[in-house]
Amino acid sequence: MSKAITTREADYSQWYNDLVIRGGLADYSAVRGCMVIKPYGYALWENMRDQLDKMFKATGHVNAYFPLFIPKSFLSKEAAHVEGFAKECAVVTHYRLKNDPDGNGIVVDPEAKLEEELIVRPTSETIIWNTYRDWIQSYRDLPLLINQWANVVRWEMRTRLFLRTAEFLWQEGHTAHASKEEAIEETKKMLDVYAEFVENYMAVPVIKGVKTPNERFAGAEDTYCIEALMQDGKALQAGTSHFLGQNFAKAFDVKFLNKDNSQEYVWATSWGVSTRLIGALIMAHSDDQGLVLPPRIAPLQVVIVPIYKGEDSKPVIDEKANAIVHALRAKGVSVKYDHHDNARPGWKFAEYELQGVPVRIALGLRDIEQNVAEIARRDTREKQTVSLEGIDAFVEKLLEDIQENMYHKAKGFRDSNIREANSWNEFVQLLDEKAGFVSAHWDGSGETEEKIKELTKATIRCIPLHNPQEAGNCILSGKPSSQRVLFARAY
RNA sequence: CGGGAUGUAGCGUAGCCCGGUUAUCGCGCCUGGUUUGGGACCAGGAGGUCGCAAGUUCGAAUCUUGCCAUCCCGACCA
Repeated sequence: MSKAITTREADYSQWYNDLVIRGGLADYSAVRGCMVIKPYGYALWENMRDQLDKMFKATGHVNAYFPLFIPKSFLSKEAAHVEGFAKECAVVTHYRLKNDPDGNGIVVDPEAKLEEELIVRPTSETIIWNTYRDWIQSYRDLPLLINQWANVVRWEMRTRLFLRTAEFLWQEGHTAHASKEEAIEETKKMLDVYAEFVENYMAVPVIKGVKTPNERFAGAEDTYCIEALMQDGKALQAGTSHFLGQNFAKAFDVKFLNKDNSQEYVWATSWGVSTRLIGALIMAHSDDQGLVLPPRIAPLQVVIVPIYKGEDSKPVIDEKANAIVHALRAKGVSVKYDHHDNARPGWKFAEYELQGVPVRIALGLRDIEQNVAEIARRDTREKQTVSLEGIDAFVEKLLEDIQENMYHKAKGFRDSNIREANSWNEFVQLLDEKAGFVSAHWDGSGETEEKIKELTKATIRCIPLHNPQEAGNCILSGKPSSQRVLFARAY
């Protein structure tokens, strides 16, 4: 393993790839566009998943599981939906293999063609709404608040580790409601859950907003999103929550009997976040030394590295270190004592920095004589000497500080990279020279939006919620506009 | 899916143009020893379908064709 990772300045994309691979989060696989999530990366995902799952349960949702395969006819029932996904679906056409009669290994058995082809789910609205039809009879069956943790497949032409792979892990919530108002409330509630999770646990600040019709989820009436800013100034959609209106209820004939004994179509929402969040996490916080992980979701929060001086020092240091391990575990801190003799301290320091472990404690005889330890925090790379008395409380507090500091640092960066543009020239200049979000007036038309995208590669990331109303003129067309929207180049 | 680049041990590489002993070097790995406060040192050792498959040839890492994968740039998307 070579020592240095690519710096952000030298090659941002390569830096990102280096962190994912060398940080031990994931590997490329033998399958085009698909990645292997390694134990360290999966532990990170498990922490994210577990926390989100708690938050979903706390808001009244339950988990269920629907099939990986979707009959082709289902997908075509909602016109906008099929159009949105048709170009990236994997299709199962046969159900059996056989030995090649020419002796060249194994071939698809042409006799085993499926009557109706199956689509590997790119998302599950269709199979779920087809099922909900049977589950919903009356308003008493509503709301139906279901989430599923699953893998989905979208046949992407160009893939990037975590950010865009052909198969990825996610959760998709699918809810059914008796009224439009309640469904919209659910859509916004789950957006808030996502924002709370991403900000408080991942320490990544987000902007809540609504997508323009062009950027809307295929089949939705409204798509709400949280948008985050990466260190290279590109935006990344971190989560989406959709108000689906009655589109899927109508496509799958899902009706309920209301209190007045009349049939109504059900109102729907769906919402999801994926392993893409891991990409956001990496690009929001990490530095040229490696990953920087927020304590609240880091697979390992604290590592203790002993500094041995001769065989005699081992039992002394081990004893003190183990005492710290026990004290920290008692406080619910995840900690590892790396006493392995196959690497020297300097090597371990670099390795744990690469892996983004928030806190490192170095402990040697010299420290023990003075009843102290050296504590290094990953986010600022600062070191300090701390008394062994009450070191557990100190670390507990430090982890909170790191979490806070990471959020504020990311927020400071994000806030200083939202700029207003009041002319086309200024708009183009800001995008090219500063990147980040550009807040500008837009005339509200899809044509203008498309044109701006063509000219600058920037898209409207969102119309922020609670957006201040302000009269102005569209940056491109000059037509009147009532509010600014956020533009950025995006992942 | 279009353009460009790459693929030799776990990682990084030399060799390829101009075919010819046992495929080079460094890191890592194993054994033993000395070490340990920012990626240690000495000695010995193991590890290879040269991305895969055909072809040309007496002979292919090297030449030809096809395929696979990865990276970068476009079009598409979470």
